[in-house]
Amino acid sequence: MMTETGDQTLIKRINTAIVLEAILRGAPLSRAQISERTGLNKATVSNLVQELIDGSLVCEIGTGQSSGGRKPVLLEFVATAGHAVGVDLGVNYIRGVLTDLKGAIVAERVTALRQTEPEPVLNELCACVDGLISLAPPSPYGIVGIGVGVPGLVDDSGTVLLAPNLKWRGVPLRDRLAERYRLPVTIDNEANAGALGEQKYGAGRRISNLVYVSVGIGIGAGLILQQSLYKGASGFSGEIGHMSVEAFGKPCACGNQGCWEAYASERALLERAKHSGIEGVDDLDGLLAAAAAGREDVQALLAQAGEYLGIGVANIVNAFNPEAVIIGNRMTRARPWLEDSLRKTVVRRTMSFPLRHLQLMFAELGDRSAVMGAAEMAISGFFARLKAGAVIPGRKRNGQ
Amino acid sequence: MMTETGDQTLIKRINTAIVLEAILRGAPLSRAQISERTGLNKATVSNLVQELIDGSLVCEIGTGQSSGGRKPVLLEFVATAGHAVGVDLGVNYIRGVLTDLKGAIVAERVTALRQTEPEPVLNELCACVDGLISLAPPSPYGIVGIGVGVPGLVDDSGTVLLAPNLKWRGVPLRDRLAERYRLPVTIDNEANAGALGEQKYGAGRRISNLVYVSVGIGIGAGLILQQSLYKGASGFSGEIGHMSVEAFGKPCACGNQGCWEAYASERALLERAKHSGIEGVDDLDGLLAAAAAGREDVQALLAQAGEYLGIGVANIVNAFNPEAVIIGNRMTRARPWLEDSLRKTVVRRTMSFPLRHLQLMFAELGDRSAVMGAAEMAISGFFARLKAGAVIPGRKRNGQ
DNA sequence: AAGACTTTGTTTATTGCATAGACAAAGTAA
DNA sequence: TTACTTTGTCTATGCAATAAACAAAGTCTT
Repeated sequence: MMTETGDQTLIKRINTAIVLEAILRGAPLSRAQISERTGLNKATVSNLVQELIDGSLVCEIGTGQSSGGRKPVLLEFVATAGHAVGVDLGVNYIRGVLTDLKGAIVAERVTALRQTEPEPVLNELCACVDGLISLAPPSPYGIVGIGVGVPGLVDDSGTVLLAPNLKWRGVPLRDRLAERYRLPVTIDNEANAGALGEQKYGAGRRISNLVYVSVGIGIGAGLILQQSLYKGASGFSGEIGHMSVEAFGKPCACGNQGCWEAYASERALLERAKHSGIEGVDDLDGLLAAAAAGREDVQALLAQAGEYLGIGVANIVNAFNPEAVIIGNRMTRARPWLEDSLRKTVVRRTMSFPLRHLQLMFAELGDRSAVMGAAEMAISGFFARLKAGAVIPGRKRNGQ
Repeated sequence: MMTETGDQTLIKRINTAIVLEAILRGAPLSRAQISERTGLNKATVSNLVQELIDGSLVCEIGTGQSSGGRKPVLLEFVATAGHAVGVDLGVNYIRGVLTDLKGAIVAERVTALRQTEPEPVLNELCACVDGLISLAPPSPYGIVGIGVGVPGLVDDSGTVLLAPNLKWRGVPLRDRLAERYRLPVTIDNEANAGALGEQKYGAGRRISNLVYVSVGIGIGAGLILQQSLYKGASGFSGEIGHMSVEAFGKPCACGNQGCWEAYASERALLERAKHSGIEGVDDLDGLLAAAAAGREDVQALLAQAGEYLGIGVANIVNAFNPEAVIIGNRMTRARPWLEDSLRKTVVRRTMSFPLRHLQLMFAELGDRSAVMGAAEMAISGFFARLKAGAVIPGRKRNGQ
């Protein structure tokens, strides 16, 4: 079996993580406060803090107010001890960010994609990453990793098994990037990345069970259950766009019939607009402009999309009983015209008990949900490595 | 925050758990073998084993074959160091089991229920539990707990919030039983109990991500994700019977339309039989007898139920990507007539990647899935307490 | 301004646990 | 009988957390 056994180093790693966690969430904190909050002995905290300082992860930022005795020395996490690169690989764009270890954006790059074949896309992607890395200021840990969100199915070796809208099949993205950059690389589905981004930096902060529904050309979902991303047995969970909501409805390329995304996605919306003979609107932007201009037929169409969206959301709520459902990706732009019918449908179709504590929200990070989640994958990987191997003090590396 | 901090007792608890786990799954094992498998030092294993022996949880069962040196002393878990009570509270029956700590059934009791009001049901339930407890042989830890599965929604205080078929609302079942028996009591949904039962003792042994679909009068699901029961934000996950599979289908009492259970449950099946003018079959047993007798109209009806079942199962697979889906509860009796159409539908409607590793199975424990899961809740509670508080050596208590 | 508290953070002695390695016990093979 | 193996215990050591003492740096009262 060889599960990790308990020994002294394990204790130390656990307690170091506890101290670091306390600092991360408690902002400026003194050693005494950490001791009190965590229950660790003052001496223990002092020791561990010293090692974190030696490891450049924590620094003293001066003294605080006295409460009747010696002034406390305040500690702060060194957000710029390293940087992370996050990439959102879209169907017709690449968005990349360089962030510090707290997820603050240091630099951003957006490129339009004109072709979808793997090689040219990879070249663009690397150009984006190169540019971001070159902007990274020197830091003790340098670039700690690269995270990428892609519009398709990814297995746990970081290979893109299938990305229909890019027409990719079996592209070993992680290996390619890892080989080129010699850095830890994490690849995941765009919806999973979006879920992570919103959970860490957006509408879902501190929520332990949430479903992020990415409504774009298709529909996907990222599931955060019990604090962590649930990826299913083989990494393909969340293909919720292909849940039947009309048992014998429209046939879908996936083999199923009446798939949710055939009714509630951007593509479905556009098809319906075409079918209804609504003219002069061949993309989402056109449709939204028309709605904004007061065209009632378009508004009705959007409201209907809201209802279909609500049907699937209700299914999700009944099945998962999450604390929050967050609607993200392109269709959020239609929020003003679909939110009302969406909410009404969800309320009507969801069982009363799971509904009671449900928050139905829209992505707070807008079109940055996925890219922030991608960066977060790199950051959390760094912290996981810290926890696994303890702090390596006195590192000095360049941002390059 | 006050997360559990790392200290010496934590190490010891972790390692004790590792040793116990190794013995539990490795059957007869010597100290040397445990040391090798777990990576713990021989001396450490010796110490911990000695404490487990003092705590009556492990015993030496003689020597094994020599492999060229001193004979090993084989160790075994003492399954009868305590006993657990599991109860499956059905709509018209109560089934109870007394098991040892390995889940082996020591005694069983089944009672028919003629009424559903809380008080009489509670009396029957207690009579059942009393009877089982009186049959427990004396043991070091006595009765370690009581687990109960109920056909309804349960909150985390063990109150039955809503059990439509029993017409219960707000019955504080756990408190009532805990007060009477002064024992740890766990209450959960019947589907959750069934999922646990099958995962631990049935078709889903050792599978870390599985969905147990309880198809009875209604449909519920128990979700085991990443090794543990997922109960949602407020304990109401798995109400998957009320997932819409026909967006604008039959209205349901829950407020939704086209709920899965309105098409694929036992109740739906019987209604359809009635509607189709099929006579002389007013319950499931009658229907199955007719199918067995070769009535083709009834067989077609069952095949149709299999298809509807498959539609929902495909939705589950697309959303959760589990390693296994296990069909349980009453409708499993119709397996011979619905399995074929069920499997075909699932294969056709599920995306190819999640399908690849999917096992679609029927409950192996038959009508004991839930009761075994209930017992398992009590047993795992006992082990959790052991891990939390280490072994208390030299206990002597009576089964009473 | 002096003395009496208070709070912070470090130092010291102690304790508990795992570990490596030595060792005794109990076996096999030749 | 002798040499080698394997099992399980014993011993000395090291590491990490802890309580308690302590030094440092404050505040507050009179």
